[in-house]
Amino acid sequence: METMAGMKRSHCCVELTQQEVGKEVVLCGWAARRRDHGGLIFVDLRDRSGIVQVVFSPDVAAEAFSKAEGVRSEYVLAVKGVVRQREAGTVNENMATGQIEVSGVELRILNASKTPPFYIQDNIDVDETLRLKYRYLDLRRPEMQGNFILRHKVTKAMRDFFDRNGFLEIETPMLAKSTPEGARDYLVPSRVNPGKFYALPQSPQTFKQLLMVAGMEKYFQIVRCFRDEDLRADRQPEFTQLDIEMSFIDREEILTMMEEMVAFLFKQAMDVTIDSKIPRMSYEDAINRYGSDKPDIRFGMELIDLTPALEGCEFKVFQSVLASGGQVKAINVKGYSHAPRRELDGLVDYVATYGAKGLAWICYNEDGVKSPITKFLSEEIQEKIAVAAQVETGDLLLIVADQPNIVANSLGQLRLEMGRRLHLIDPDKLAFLWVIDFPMFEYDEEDKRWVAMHHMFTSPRDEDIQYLAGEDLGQIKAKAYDMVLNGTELGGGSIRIYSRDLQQKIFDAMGFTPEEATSKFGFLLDAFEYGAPPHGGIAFGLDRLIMLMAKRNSIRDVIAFPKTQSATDLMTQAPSEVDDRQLKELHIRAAAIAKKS
RNA sequence: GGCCCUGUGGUGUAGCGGUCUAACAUGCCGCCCUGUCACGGCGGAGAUCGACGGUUCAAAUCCGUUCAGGGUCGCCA
Repeated sequence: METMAGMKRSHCCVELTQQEVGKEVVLCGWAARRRDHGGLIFVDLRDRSGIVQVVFSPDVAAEAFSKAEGVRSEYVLAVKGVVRQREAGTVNENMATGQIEVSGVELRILNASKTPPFYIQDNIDVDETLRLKYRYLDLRRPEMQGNFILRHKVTKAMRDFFDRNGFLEIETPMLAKSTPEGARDYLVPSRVNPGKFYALPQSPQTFKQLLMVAGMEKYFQIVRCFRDEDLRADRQPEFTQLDIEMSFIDREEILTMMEEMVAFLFKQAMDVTIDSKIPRMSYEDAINRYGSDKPDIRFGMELIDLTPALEGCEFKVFQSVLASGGQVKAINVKGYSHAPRRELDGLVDYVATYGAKGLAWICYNEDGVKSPITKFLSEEIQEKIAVAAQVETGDLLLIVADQPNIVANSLGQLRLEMGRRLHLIDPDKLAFLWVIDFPMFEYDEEDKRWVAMHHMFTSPRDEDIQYLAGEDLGQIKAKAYDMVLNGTELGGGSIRIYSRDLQQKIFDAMGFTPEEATSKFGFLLDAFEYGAPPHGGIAFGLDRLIMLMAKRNSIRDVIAFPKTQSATDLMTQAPSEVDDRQLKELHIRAAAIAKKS
């Protein structure tokens, strides 16, 4: 092993162009590949910028050449050499630096490497377990480095944008107070306060509102948040939010500013121009037309309500569903009437995962209608259905009859699935959407009570406040909004409550006793009594945004050190057991955390 | 908590009751090679088939349990 003494890196690999031909340069990096021709050795030297070819020849530098014979994959090298134009016929058009190469004069092997467990190159097909265990090698791959370069550019652009618009970046505590609603908290025991616990923040929600009371007026933060819930491809236990809050604004101002911000980010980070005017859709419309509060509007196939067409229908399944407050809705899969029977059966299983008890289909073939249910439907009803669904020959109608939330969810998911199967979704399209006018509350069947759909600091619409004292809280709409991109929720926010009185009414409506409200949020209620300004804000899921921008399927690809589905880190082996002494200091009895029996 | 998928030399796969003393590609090691760029040629080493248990005359192959990873529903915004 050698040092770099007397050598100073002069360029990154990909900085070298024909401009540098003839110059002596010093490059540092890793040996991506070595091609040994016996009397001539090529080394592809890789650094963060990319790859350049270095040639070692005994005629040029005998010592460097013999050292190069010992170079293996992922050895760390420093190379002094001369940039030269490649001769005709040896140019590599597939490389950014393919016009030139570096003739190695001096080679230093700064460090050796074991043979890596997988190739350090793009498009590898390696078990993710291995990638996570050797994350530092996985991150060496150019496409992963590209993801983090993009991520840096995006957060840099965010900071620039908010700085220009008069926002302050302010940090809020990681050791915070446990919150009663929402996701499970990660708890941190307090050593100096026996028996008491901090919670890692699920979001800085209350703190940013307090910053508004504090007169900061415009705040943002790129902040880590924690939720102890089950993981998904787009959910990690710790994730990053772009958190924003502003005073003296209304909904219009926030939506407009966020539209500008998103356009700025895409322009700055990717040089992509997007329409800075984002269409809006009410929650009600989104559910009715797409069966989702985050519709992917890159394609049609909207949900069709068959209820009016079914008036007088004697088919028992539909009858009983409609009689019990249910719905019968359908999607028209254009030109897919010849779907194989096996696939149709598979779709029944598909909607079943979303709670639908069944799926009916009608195939409008050239030689007539094929369906397991038409024999229960009169000619007249069949005709009405066809008209309602604007059916043409060759279409396939998929019908779900169930309670409204199940119809929306299952048919909405089925729509997406059919969109994917029939390649109706343009992967290059960026379809932004604001979903607005969310309900303030939704009914929790399990706990038999109303819970805040967004969160309990969201302001109801002024005209709906009167319903707070009533029975049906479901009719109250909130000043809440979500930004959706290609069917993924990017962010959500609301205009907040800033009066103690109104906040108390919300707590009451949710069944919080005054004591509970005071013990959990007394600090916020108190603050509202000292001149809280009207305010509102929004928070974006940064990881999801970067994932979509980088066209990845998992946020793990844009988080440097992510966790597995069971919330473990395969590299560091976190979480791990700790010494009894540590537990004792934290006033936790070792016996109390005996492994699950 | 439920459902589904995956687990074979370093890596990616094939094999799916006996012919497996486990095949192929790539990587690795050695020798040869002065223009390759997924360099090439020749030779070699390397897995008992995630783990445990069972069925069977016989198991990588069937069954059960378990572990690990992934997807997903619930959960979570």
